[in-house]
Amino acid sequence: MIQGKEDKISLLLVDDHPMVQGGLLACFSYYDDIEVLGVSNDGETALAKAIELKPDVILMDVSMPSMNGIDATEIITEQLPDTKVLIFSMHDSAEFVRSAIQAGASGYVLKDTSSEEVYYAIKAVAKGNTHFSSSIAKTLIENPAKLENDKLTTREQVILSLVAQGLSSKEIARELNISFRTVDAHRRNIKSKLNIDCLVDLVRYAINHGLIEE
Amino acid sequence: MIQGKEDKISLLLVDDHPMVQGGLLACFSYYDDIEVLGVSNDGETALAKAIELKPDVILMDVSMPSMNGIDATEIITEQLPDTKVLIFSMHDSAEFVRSAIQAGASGYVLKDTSSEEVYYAIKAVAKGNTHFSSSIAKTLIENPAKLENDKLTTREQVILSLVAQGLSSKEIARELNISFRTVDAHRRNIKSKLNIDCLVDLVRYAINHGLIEE
DNA sequence: AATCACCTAGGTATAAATACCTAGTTAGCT
DNA sequence: AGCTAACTAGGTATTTATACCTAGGTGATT
Repeated sequence: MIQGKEDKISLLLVDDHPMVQGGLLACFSYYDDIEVLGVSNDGETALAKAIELKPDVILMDVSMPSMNGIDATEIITEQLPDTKVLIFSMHDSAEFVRSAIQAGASGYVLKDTSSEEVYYAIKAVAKGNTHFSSSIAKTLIENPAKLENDKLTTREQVILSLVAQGLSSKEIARELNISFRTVDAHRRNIKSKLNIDCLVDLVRYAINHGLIEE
Repeated sequence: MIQGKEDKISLLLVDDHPMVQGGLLACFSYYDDIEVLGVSNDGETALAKAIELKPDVILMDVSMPSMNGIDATEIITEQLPDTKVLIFSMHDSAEFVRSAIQAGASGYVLKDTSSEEVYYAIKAVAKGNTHFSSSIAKTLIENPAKLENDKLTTREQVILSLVAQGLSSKEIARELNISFRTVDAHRRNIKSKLNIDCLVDLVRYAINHGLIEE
């Protein structure tokens, strides 16, 4: 199937850095089969613009004020099933990418990607395919997904978040109105699930997975 | 003093993201008093190009492969005293900015800065002035510099790094062939200097200050 | 020679984390 | 009704971290 000029791909750009916006705009001005409908600086306005403009593809940054790209992706793909989201991020951890896929993203390209590959990725997701940077694909293969049983429950995430904020088990117990024994049990389960055996690695896990503000 | 077109500001761009490069190039193509001499993708090549091209100003990203922007800035400002370095980063912590200033940077603008302000900042540092994003200036004021006595010694940085990698005091003692009492004493001194009173905050400090790989 | 910062090391005591147990309650699902 | 996951809570023992104390050795500086 050859795509003619008459069926351009409509695109919404979401990134909070003016220079990245500028680079993307400059890039896509070279391709006559891509039409940039708009640009957003954060997740909130991206959401509004997506619903208003109904673009074929959204190129979505992740780290942004107001609402991050993953959360925005989740809402957008739910409300606009025909709009494909391509994540454009500097984060390259396997679980980060998996949470993006979980949120409904059709692809994931890193910020150090060339303009040609970004263009190619947009074409791919517009056609209903997926596209991942080669290093991302490699990371996904090298870091197999966790078993369902090893995912943290909501309560465990709360506990881990508080732990990583520097609260002791007693303080957490007071905060949540439960026994410090319970907090202790949660900590044990969390470490067991994540295969982590010291507090320090727990903190690093929490930071790397966005459970707390750095 | 009015600057005519005949004394253009020569510029070297250093950033590892093609889209940022593109945005900067597109931006500066609008200003006829700025001439971009070249673009580098990392600190190492930036160093070589700086020496080769001797630009008036270098717009320098920080997070890059091969050599980070702060280290590159330190070497460049030492070897090329007439070349001004303007840091262009997404990191906005006071100590990060201070280490950039310490390395010889003439200014610091954040990645969410508009193209107009980046242009203005380049003009400022080219004239020998400094320029800092307003939020950076605010951060610097709100977070006064640490006293000389509160800076970590080399040994303390080593200890902190090992602590933040998850080693216990005993393990660190074994690693460094010293008594765990000594490690303990260092830990106490570190926490005292940094005004930190729990392990978790120590780990967060280490991560936020680049003492360990995330 | 004296001072000072730094690294070193030990004693003693308490608080916190961790390991290894058990077990009740509740909500949801089959 | 029975099963399961998740949250809850306790006992006991050990290890680790932390607080507060002292103090010797060394190298640089004055």
